[in-house]
Amino acid sequence: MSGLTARVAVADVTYWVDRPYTYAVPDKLADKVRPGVRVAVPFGGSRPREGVVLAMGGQTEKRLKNILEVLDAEPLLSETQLKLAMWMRERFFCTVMDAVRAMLPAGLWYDVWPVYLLAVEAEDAYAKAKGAGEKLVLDAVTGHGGRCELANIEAVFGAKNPGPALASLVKKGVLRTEAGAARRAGDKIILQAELAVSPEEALHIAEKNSRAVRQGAVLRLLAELGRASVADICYFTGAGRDAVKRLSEKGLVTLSDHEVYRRPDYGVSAREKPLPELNPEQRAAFEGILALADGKEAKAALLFGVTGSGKTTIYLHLIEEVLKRDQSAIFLVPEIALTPQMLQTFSSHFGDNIAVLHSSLSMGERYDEYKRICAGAARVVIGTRSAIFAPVSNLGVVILDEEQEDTYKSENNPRYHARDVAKFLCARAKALLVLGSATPDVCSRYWAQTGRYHFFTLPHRFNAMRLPEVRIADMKQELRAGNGGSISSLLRQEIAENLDRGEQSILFLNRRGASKLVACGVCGYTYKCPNCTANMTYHSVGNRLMCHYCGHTRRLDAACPQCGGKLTFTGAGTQKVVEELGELFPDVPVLRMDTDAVAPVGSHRALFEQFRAQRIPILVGTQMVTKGLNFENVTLVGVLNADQSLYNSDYRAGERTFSLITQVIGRSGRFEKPGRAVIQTFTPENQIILQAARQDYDGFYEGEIGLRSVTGSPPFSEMYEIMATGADESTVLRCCADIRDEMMRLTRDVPGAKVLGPAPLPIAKVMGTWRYRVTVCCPASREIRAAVGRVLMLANDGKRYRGVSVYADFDPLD
DNA sequence: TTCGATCCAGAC
DNA sequence: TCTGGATCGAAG
Repeated sequence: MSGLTARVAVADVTYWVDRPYTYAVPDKLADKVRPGVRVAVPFGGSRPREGVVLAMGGQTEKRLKNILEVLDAEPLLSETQLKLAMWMRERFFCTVMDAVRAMLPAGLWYDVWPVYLLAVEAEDAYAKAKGAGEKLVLDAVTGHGGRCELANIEAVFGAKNPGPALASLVKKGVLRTEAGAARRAGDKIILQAELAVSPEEALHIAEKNSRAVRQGAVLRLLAELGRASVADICYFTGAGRDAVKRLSEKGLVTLSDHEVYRRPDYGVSAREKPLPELNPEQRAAFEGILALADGKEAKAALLFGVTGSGKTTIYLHLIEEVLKRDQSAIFLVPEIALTPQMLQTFSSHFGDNIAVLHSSLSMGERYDEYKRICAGAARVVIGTRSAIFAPVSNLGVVILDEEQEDTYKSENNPRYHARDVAKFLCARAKALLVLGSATPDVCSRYWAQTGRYHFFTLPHRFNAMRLPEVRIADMKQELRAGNGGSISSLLRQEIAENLDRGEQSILFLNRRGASKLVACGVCGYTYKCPNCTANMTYHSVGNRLMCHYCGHTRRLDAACPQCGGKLTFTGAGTQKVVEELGELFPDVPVLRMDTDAVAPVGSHRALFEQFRAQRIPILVGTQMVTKGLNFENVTLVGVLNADQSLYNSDYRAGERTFSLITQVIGRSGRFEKPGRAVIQTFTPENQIILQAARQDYDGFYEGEIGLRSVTGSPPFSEMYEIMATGADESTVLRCCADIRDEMMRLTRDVPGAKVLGPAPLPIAKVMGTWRYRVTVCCPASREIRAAVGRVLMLANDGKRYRGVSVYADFDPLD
């Protein structure tokens, strides 16, 4: 043993087992093991696991296990990325490998499995084998030529577990193990042919050798092109691959493997257009922000600009500057599918210098975009949340557009927020962070006010477009006047006006799933999902009820199963609104857009395109109609139930409502024609709704920050949520109660710390799993974070809390 | 999380 | 005595 050791973070471990483990580096791997490479290591049982080398270690007295295999020829993760992974572990309570996986495209993930090799002659092996199981293993291994993967052995065993037999054979020295590993996506390699002689000579040979027609054609093509891929040559000349191969044998062409990148089609030509001019207001903001990028210190800017004020133009100029300095830029958007225009703009300015990363790329495309970034072929990365992990070199700027959007926060395992990661990366690279928004996150605005961020404003709409004229419809009055529908008389009148003028209207339903509830009109019975504590919703397709949480479905009864009474349908989903519109405006086409309608991937864009091209008069939709749409013919926006999201218990409810209403109103009148908007509400006196109607962010912020300061919620504190889930409700509750007590004990001396709970999640049981949480609200401090980590460890007491799993979320969304 | 070791009950 | 299943604890 060389004495060389490596500190390795191992995959598939729980948070409380995750720590650097020291392994011995065998001599033959000594030159390949470096920080940042992935390795296969033995861990626990017989199955090898993927891991990543965090650091090299020195000599040690202890007996260590060997690293089995090195999976990457070159370090895959930079120093910064390793640091980031460890930081994410502390901050987001995930394992180092969870963080690493989040950073890498799935195509680079490895699957690791055990391979068994015969260590002795087959005869000896059989002599030493005892029992049917071990014989069976040897049959499988010898049947595969002395080297056999676990999967093949398992296949022979069927339902039985070959584990004990394998372990015994390994112990007896009959078998030895290795790690097999494969990446999810391979490199795409094409074979390229190039002339090995001069074009003149090639043409001459083609003439002379008139019998080999195909080869002649290949030579002529290559004389013209110099080189081409073999596939293209075959396509254009009709020659077979063997003709090219023959030429190569004759020494007339040389063949070489060439790596190509699978590029997603952005649907744009990559012609580089000049940047749009900055108007004086934009120029002032641009120059101010640019001045922060001095490369000496990481700085952050909040760019506050109403919809249509031209934030994008500033982004373009900033990125241009960064490129001039030979640096890279990361530009994040909340949702790629909703911003095709943005993508086009960037693509037409920066051409091939951009790489796009988002979830609907194929694994191969995503991987190849990743490689283009690694190779420095693309210096501008555009993408959604995970694009923050793009392996750019020499980072100059990170821009988050619409920084208040929830999509920047990951909802599962590494529960990171792209903004937090961006801050970490900018700090390390001394790069500039730009947060742009028309309705900034209240916390961001606060940091701008208190000087942590620099603040820039674009108060005017581009080309002096006027903000839409907004009116409020009081639904209480409508109800009193006998209108129980979802469309007020005011809105109906406005829609009618738009229909007359041939202009389009968008109706927004402030609700996530737009669904129908079934209840008995007599006894009030409602259908509950047997696996979840959720009501089932009605789907007219097949006349069935469905649980939106676990997918459980059942047929709808003809009458109430409890009392036989008549069943009634309630709930104003998009579907119901469409029906109502059909009654109010017969024969007027209506387009519906909600999660059901856009289920097929990419149908988003198709629906929008249909709306634009066919000038469909009315579009009804949920959340997804609020963003990114720019239709010149849309002059009316209706918010059907503005109050909906206000009744959320979450401290962000007001902020979210304001942002949503402001955004949807901004969809109206974005071009020459003036826009109008109608907000329907049961609480027309509500401040947030009034402020949104006036597009009065400052007023909203003043009120909200005052409220937060009184309640001590963020930005005046940090929040953690510790969640316990399990099949047995009382155990989950007991675990949560203990977590609360322990957190209370740990935060006893922290002024302003609050520990709340245990409280059930809004849907307490999903798919048979109960979910309770404890919320911790306290001044920002490292100690509290560590305390949460410690409580997580404590809650993993398998004996006390059987079948309960626990995780923590920093800065939870709801 | 994942696996092997260990213990126990029931079958042969 | 063998075997399957449940349970527990450790992981370099």
